[in-house]
Amino acid sequence: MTTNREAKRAQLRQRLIEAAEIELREKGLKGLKARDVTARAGCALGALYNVVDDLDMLILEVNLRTLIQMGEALNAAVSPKGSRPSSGQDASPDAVMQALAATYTDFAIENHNKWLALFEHRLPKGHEVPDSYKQAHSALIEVIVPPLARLRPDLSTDELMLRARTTFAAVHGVVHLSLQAQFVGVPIANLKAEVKALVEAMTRGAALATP
Amino acid sequence: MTTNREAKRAQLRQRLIEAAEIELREKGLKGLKARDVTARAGCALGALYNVVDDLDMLILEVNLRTLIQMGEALNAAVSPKGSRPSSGQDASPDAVMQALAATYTDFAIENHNKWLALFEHRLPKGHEVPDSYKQAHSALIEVIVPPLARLRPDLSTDELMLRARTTFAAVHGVVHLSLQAQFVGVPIANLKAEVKALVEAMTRGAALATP
DNA sequence: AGTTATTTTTGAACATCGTTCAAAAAAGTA
DNA sequence: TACTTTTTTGAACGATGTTCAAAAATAACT
Repeated sequence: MTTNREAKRAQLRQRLIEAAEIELREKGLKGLKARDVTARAGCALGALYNVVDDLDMLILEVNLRTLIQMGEALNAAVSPKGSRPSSGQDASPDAVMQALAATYTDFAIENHNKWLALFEHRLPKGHEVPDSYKQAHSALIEVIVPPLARLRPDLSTDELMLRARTTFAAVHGVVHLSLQAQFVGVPIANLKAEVKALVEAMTRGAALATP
Repeated sequence: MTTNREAKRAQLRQRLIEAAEIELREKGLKGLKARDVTARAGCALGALYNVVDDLDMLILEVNLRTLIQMGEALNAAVSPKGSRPSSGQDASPDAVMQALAATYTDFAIENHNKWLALFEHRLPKGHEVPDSYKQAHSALIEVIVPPLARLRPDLSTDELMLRARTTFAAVHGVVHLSLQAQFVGVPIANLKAEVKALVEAMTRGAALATP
């Protein structure tokens, strides 16, 4: 049966990705070793290279998962299933932005190592970032566009996309430097309050640009 | 002569730091190899470990240099030697913040690899970040306090320091994601304009908090 | 100046990585 | 069952950070 072959192959692939995800979560990007991953997945060292080009590509696969999980968290914050009218897309732009920023902050705190790997991992030159990766990241950015559009009805779609990236990156920077304890960022105890203040200032400043 | 000994030792130390700085600038953090550094410094491989605990500590030394250089650039932007009244500390808070942010952006662009290493490098656990490091970074933050204090006279010194870190980190995040091309950040062509818009929004929003 | 003691420098050797690939094991085919 | 093809394996390789006994250099002493 030829389908059994590729099924087992896909199964091993999934096992390796999951093993890598656990190793990453527990030991961080620098602690992720090929031998540990294959041992956890219950296969030989070389098997990794039958399923994936590179260890870097396996990491990329894990990162893609993380991106998707983060996207789900952000979307859930904005399109709540139950009743949470304070953060739905029809709430005030500031409330939506606050909900998004708070969710991003929580995600980063709760998935520290996996979240860090998104930004620590660099592809060896020659390799290109796959489209699925860029796409998953764009999805994150797009949830910021609606509230931003209400604050800045004067901006074009392209300008809004650009500004959304900037807004995302600003919040990201505060969280990033804070969680990277070696650098003097915002103390974690103050992180959520400072992110809130930042978003408040940004939305107020944005609203002022178009009275 | 016993002073000759430690003088030569210090000389070798400087040579190694400078070699590491060049290697870092040319090849990035991941391309920095102990053998290349010692070859460039003209000493044996093992000599590195007579002068420094670790390769990580050598990198930390280079990073400290980079932090100091960045501090000098930021201070020069705010306390211009010649005549540039538009950005001195007595200029409008927004103008000062804009000058600082633009300087930071330029520094990051012009010293890409060295600047990236500041945030990519992680100490192996057990090692603590030296005080000189934290001090150099605090110095960067402190130049933001004066303009911020004029925007927010209601905040205490501690609150201002905290908000300064947040402001710095927000600008940093936009630059960081933008220069990290693998992620969909702001395109470099738009970077300076977006940083400007961000600072504008933040200062306007901050000013609004205390009319 | 010559001899010995101390300190410094050296680079071969080691441990740990990611990666490869010939051989073994497994699966498919007749 | 015997043969072919595919897959899996793990020993081996090259690269890298780190160590340390030996060599070289320097200091101290007579």
